[in-house]
Amino acid sequence: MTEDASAKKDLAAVKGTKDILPKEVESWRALERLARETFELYGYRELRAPVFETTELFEKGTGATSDIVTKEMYTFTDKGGRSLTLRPEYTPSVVRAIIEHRLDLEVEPMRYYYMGPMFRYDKPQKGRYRQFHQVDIEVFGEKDAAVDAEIIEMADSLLRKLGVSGTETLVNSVGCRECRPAYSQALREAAGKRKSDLCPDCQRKAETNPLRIFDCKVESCQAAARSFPVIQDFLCGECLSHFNTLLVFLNQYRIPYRVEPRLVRGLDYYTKTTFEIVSSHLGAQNALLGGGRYDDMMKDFGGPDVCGIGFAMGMERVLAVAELAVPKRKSLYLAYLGDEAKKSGLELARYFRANGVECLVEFKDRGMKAHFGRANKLQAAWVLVVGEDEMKKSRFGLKEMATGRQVEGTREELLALLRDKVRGIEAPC
RNA sequence: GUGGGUGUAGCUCAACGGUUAGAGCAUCGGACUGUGGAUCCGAAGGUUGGGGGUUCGAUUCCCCUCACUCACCCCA
Repeated sequence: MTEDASAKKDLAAVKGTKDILPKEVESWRALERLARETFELYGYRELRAPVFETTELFEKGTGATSDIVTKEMYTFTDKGGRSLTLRPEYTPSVVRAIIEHRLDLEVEPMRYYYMGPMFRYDKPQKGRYRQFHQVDIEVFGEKDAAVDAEIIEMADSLLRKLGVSGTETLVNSVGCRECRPAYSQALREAAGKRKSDLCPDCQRKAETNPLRIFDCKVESCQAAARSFPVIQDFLCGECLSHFNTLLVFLNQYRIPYRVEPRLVRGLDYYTKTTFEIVSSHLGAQNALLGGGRYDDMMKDFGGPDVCGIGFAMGMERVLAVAELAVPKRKSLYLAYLGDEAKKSGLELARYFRANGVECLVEFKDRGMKAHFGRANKLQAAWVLVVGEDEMKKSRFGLKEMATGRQVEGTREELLALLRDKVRGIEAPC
């Protein structure tokens, strides 16, 4: 069996990717269903964009200096010589789609959601994969900070439905193009004075992106950072008022939050509000979702001057901490004895399936005892018994496995019995 | 990209450098040819992640490599 042994090694899933097996898929579907239901209650509509885009889209949108673009993208050249990239995030695609289809001229509110795989070439660890899945929502054309609060409230509501506990909501403002430069400059100066206290990495960040010094975990850097100016003191009038309004609405929603001046999202495009919901039950990769406002992206893409805000939720991470009640499957196992009964049995299964009953049928000769053993193992809710006696009478046995009760009836009578009990199974989507 | 930890059956784990690498659970078959879960019996399942080295002898010690994992970093 050397073939199997080498196959096992060579045909393994690619590093950082994994299979979602039938066992786990139930909770994925529960998450997807709850997310859809929740978002649609707020007037969101699904928008499905392609898995790959031009590389340029992410260079412009995500930011040419961001880590994602500089070192984490799956970029390739197609046979037409185009440079394409498997999307590392979803926001630029939505913005592109809006401009391309002039969705800003439609009547519907510009509120979109999507779920699907994203790709980043990171070193895998707990809660971090190279192909991972995000639930993403975006709102366009709403300047009011009330919507900033509303999407946080919506995220909170979804997490509750998912049975997620032990979370903390962090909010901040990173200012805008008017006020952030002054703050960056002030930070740079402060960092310059404490240069000897900073690690080499942070000395570099002081030049390129001083806000990121706050992320550093080196003790001396943190100590230095505590003495640095806080962005709240540098916000322009508009940004400050926007931030205060956000807090007012969060209070009104009674969403507990913590203002975290060090919260600096790693994507270049954020303006004003940024936020994150973290879990205390995860390891280092503890952000369940994160997002913020990006008022300039659409305009920078050459589109209309329409503001935007959104967040992305990591599905693997949420599922790791969610406590979901997965609906139990209710299926009917077909137990037949002999070739004639097999034929009738198959017709019966066809009939029940046509009427919405899930039937488990296996084509292996078994005795009645073995059939029941198998049905039990498959956790079938019922067993349909078809043997010679039943065929003669056209009346079949139906046993409810949980109670052991068995009744006899025509297929129509049995269907009537099952109908009520099968109802409540979610329709396949 | 940088560190640390771990790789033995489908899963969880044993085996002092020394016979043919074992056990539990799971799987399959039988006891048991018209009614499940239990019990008993049996079978199958492994190039000990891969390669090299030390040794009379390596699952065990050393080196390389790959994978998984945790952390840095980054982020969902």
